[in-house]
Amino acid sequence: MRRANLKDVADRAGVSIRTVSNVVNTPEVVARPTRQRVLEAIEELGYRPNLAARQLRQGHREVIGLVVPEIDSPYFAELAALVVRHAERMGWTVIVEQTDGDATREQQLLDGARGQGVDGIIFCPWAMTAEEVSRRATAPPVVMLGEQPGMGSVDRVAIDNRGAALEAVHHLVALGRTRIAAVGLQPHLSNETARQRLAGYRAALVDVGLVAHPELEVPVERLHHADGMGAMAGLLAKSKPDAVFCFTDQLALGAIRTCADQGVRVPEDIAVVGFDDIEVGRYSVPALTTVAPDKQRLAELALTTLQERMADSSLPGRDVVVPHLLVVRESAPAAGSATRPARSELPSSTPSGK
Amino acid sequence: MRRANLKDVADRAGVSIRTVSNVVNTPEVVARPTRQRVLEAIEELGYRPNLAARQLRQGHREVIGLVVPEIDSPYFAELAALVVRHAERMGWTVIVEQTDGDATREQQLLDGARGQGVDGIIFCPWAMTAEEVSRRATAPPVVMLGEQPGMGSVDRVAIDNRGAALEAVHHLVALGRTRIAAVGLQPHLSNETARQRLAGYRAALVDVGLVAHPELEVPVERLHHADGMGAMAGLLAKSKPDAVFCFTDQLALGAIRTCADQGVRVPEDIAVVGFDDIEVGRYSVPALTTVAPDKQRLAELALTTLQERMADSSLPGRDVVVPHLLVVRESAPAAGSATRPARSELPSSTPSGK
DNA sequence: AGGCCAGTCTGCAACGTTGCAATTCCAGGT
DNA sequence: ACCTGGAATTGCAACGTTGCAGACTGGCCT
Repeated sequence: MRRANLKDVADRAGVSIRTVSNVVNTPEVVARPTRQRVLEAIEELGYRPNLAARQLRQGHREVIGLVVPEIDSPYFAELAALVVRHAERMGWTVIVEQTDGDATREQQLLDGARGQGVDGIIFCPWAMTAEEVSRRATAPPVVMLGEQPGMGSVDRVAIDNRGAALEAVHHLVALGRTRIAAVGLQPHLSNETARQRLAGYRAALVDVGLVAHPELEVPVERLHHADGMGAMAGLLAKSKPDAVFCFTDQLALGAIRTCADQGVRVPEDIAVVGFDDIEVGRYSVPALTTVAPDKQRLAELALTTLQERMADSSLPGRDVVVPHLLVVRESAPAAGSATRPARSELPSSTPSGK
Repeated sequence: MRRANLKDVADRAGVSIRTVSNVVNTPEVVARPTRQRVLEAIEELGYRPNLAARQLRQGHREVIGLVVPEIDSPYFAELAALVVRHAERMGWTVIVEQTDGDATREQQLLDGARGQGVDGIIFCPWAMTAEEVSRRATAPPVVMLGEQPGMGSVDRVAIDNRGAALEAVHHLVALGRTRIAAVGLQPHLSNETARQRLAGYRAALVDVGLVAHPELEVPVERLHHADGMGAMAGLLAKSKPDAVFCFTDQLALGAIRTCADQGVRVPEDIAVVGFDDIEVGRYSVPALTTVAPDKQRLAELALTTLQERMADSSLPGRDVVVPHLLVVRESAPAAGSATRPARSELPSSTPSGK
């Protein structure tokens, strides 16, 4: 049983192929009785337009690619869910591709070695910079998601990573912490996002007159729990921080796990702030204080920006900034809240006394 | 600058269109020098075959659909990552669709209202039963992932949910627990998976001569952290269990969170076992004891089964069973162990991991 | 010399759709 | 009766590819 095509429907309804096509695409130009007859025939035969033929004729597919490092990281999974949901509303289908944060794979996928045929790409880079992306050969339009403003003529949608990191660190300072570590730099990647967060961290320290200790800036290989565990183990052994700012929630949860193993209390001994506001962080013990990007908006704006770019490729590259929020939970509670910071035991500060 | 097509390459290489096509598809029938010349032309022009045209001609796309309830649930995210990775090796591209566990949407997506044009579908059902799927009109071949054996002529790939649940409960019994609750039935859905796990739970109780208390079987609306929190709150208030078997890790983490809020110790006061072995459960505090399906194998077998089905649609429906493993961690430690197992045993969990 | 075969290469047609331009039809104005 | 104009419908061509059948070589066998 072959799938019905326009010809089959046309024969059944006693009209020409072209009229059926019109009913499907521009119903208003077809007289009501004819249209009715054709619609019935479509219904009876279960006709569905052949997307391949349509694409061949019109040159586009209504399919976009979502290129992420790894779809199983909660942050990207949550983002993907929103992108897929919203894309559907816009009549688009989403193909998911994983780069593992590998520069070569990122390059390949962008050049359409595989997802080829997609009308546009939403790209979450780890290795490539905006310049590299904008320099690349002609290919479907790209919107970079999570990348920071800068030069290059690509569209970018992201939160203010530097500002958000600054806020996070200020929050830790407000808790009376002075030895604040940063976990998550990735010197082996040109991960611009991590760089921005580090910049925010450093700027915050300068703001409040704290000295940056190199041993408190901990690089990691990847951004997973295990890396967070390792980083925290190193910090506990050598640098004795009283707070840790992790560049992702997964790092933060790993760090907290190490604290639990070693009997270090969070937040009393060490306060921890994460980044991304992944779902599990809301339910972990202790619940994670974190920077929450407005993911809904992130997905939505990435898609509409892509749509505008697809409509007019001559547009200048735009930088769209999406709001974020520091969500204060247990791992770094509000200053003056019930949980006393470790510092309170030192003679110099006695919050319990006030 | 138009995209190069076969004609362009043919002109450049001084051969016919057909020969170029042969170089691309069946290089062995083209004489070496000609082939060389054509390959150069392809390189110079950056030619890539037009997939739409190819699909139109050959009738298939090398695209499969992955239909899941929600891609942002860690379990499905991890599964998706593996499916995408493995599909790529098989030359397939993956389209992700979300059903939210809604029966109507599941039906629609299977009938190809949208993902239309996919060559096959890997389907993780929540609402539809295998019979309903096998009854549905002609459409691309489907493999059900996670669904239990039974009647219907669909291919199914899953672990032995009933057996796994049985093991989990036996483990709790071995810890000396007698008031063991089950959290995760979904009476409003025909969620066969939940039904199987419940069956395993009940069977285990019978095995050891414990009585099933209806108030210990807690239904939930969805399978998220919040539902786990609510379920545990209800249990603590009314039923005083000494162990809880949750049908997903997310439920378990929510349950543990509620315990933490109410000062109930896990596992001392209440032992908790989850299901799915999601990444975060390995690093949570306490680390989660859970049933670990071999996700790697699950993804792999789903794809090869689909491939075989696509090759021969007359095959009888197959039931593929994938191994699982009860991973014992802190939330329900080994019987007779110290309250908490040695930390070094924790992250080792992926059954396939070596 | 004629015939044949294997190795290469080519032309035609078709997949199902839609842009474009042409055609038909009919009502209404002259 | 004839013309005009708009609405409704239609036919042709093309998108880029591949299946199929055929055509052209040159060498080798009888």
